[in-house]
Amino acid sequence: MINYTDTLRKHNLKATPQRIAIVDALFLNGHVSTESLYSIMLEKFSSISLATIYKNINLMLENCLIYEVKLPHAKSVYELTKSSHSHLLCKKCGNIEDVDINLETLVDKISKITEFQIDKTDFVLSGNCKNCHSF
Amino acid sequence: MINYTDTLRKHNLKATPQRIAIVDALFLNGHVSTESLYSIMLEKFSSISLATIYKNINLMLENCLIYEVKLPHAKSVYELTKSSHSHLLCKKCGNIEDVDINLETLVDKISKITEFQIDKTDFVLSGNCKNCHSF
DNA sequence: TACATAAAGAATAATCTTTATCTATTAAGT
DNA sequence: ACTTAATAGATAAAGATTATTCTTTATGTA
Ligand SMILES: [Mn+2]
Ligand SMILES: [Mn+2]
Ligand SMILES: [Zn+2]
Ligand SMILES: [Zn+2]
Repeated sequence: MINYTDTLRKHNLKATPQRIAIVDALFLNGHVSTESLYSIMLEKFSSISLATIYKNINLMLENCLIYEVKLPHAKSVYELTKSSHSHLLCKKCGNIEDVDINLETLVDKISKITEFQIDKTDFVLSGNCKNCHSF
Repeated sequence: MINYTDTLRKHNLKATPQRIAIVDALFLNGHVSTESLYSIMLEKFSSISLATIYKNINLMLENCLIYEVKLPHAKSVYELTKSSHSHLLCKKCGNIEDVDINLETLVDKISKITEFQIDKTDFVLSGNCKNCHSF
């Protein structure tokens, strides 16, 4: 297991075993919901409190260590902060994939038309993944 | 006030006064949260139950009369279903605007690259609106 | 390495938020 | 007008999130 002590400290968070495990769970699982994270954490810390999960998710969000992805017709999932990217959601199996699309020129165009100063995008494309539509 | 009886019936919903008022509130206000809709409704129906709001929002969602817009760092808002469009969110004043961008070619490209069959997009662009960055 | 201290974890209560239940009322078809 | 299934309102229940309290611990300093 990678040592996430530095990562946590860089984001002004004390490196507790629980937090290190949370970061590791996100690293290994990609996009994780609160309940799902709680289950994962219970395996390592049989007496961890759900409040600890919520508290840390919020702290990590505030300190930009993790990012919340809001999905249509589903609960939010959380991931380690990476460079801005979009998401593919399979409506059948629930699979979530990252996709890197360069939205710069598109955003510039919208910015000019609307006179909005845009600095962030949340883009979720829903449908059926390869496995779910290939039969 | 427009008569929304037909609109409701077309979506398999009985045209009750409360529902007509909900549709009207969405038509007049654009993007509305649950609590906000509740306040608006209380003015016309001083004894309306919050459960009625939730029940109807869910029914209208199921019957595709309204659409849920999930926003980063904010509660969901609901709007009358229109043709697919994207949203601009001002981080400063909370203003939400519709924007029609043709995402077809972009979606086609992503579909080919990822082998996902995409039939829906949720695109929210955040930043500062004209009023909030022009000074 | 030991100490001091602010921060964090666990347990649990409290506070939202949303849904379920029950009864009286009503929309809508006949 | 009559019938009936659906809905509204009141309220309880369930679910999700946050606050509180007390104990433990990470981390900087001597
Ligand atoms: Mn992602
Ligand atoms: Mn809209
Ligand atoms: Zn799938
Ligand atoms: Zn603004």
